Amino acid sequence: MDHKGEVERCNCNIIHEDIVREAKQNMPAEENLFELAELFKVFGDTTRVKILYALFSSEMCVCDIAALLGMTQSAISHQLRILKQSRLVKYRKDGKIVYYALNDDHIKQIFDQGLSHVNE
Amino acid sequence: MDHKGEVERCNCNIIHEDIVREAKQNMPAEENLFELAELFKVFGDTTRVKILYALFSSEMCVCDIAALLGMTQSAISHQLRILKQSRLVKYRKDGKIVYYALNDDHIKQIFDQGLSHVNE
DNA sequence: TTATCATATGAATAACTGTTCATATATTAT
DNA sequence: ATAATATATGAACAGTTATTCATATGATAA
Repeated sequence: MDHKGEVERCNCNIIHEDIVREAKQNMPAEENLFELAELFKVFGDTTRVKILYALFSSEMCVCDIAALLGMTQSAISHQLRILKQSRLVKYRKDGKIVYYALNDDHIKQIFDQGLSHVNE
Repeated sequence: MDHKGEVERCNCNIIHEDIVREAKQNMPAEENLFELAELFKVFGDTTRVKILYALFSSEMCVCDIAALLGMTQSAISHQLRILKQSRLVKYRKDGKIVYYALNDDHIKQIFDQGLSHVNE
């Protein structure tokens, strides 16, 4: 019987078992950690950050965003798909024009907190 | 003379010039946007998120973290280097043991905001 | 000194990601 | 109908990244 399963893939010994135990108790569920990292992965691209900042001002169509960022319509469209999948933006169609808008109230606060770290 | 430089790399026309102009005014400096994305890139990995959550509990040595996450000491050490470079963690040496701790007060709040989005 | 332990790090590899290009779809204009 | 416009999307490519492996460093123990 192996009662030290949690050490198997570590090539050194647990030095502070109590510390590790407590940290393990405070650790959120694996699924939450995964989704949190996925969210930040979405924020971890300059183009997507710019798109979201643009949408802080107002809803915008794909063409406007592409012009604003000086990028291809295709590139923007691909990124908007990712933002859509993450439920960070929503869209409405008006004829052939598609308007994108923010779909989450936390984004601005998260970005502000992030800038606080960057500018410290 | 080309007075429409900002449209060059976009294969469609600006539809709402006033909207684009306003969004451009509200857009933070390129450098800030880049660093913000870099920060979120660091948060965009499950291993690093777990390490930071572990450090919410208390300072921990590399070996403890590796055991807690069931990962190689080498993998953890590589990730700690990235966290160190981003000034998110600090460390102190005690003999051959190196203790890592959080070096930023914003992280917890950013993570909490992120979880708010994930769990909505 | 020699051995052992905790940590760091460079190289290699596999997996992932963002943009481009070509093209498709759908709506409006002629 | 046909053309033009706005957007979406699949494939390909280049660049990036996380882990592993082997090994190095630095500190303590024997």
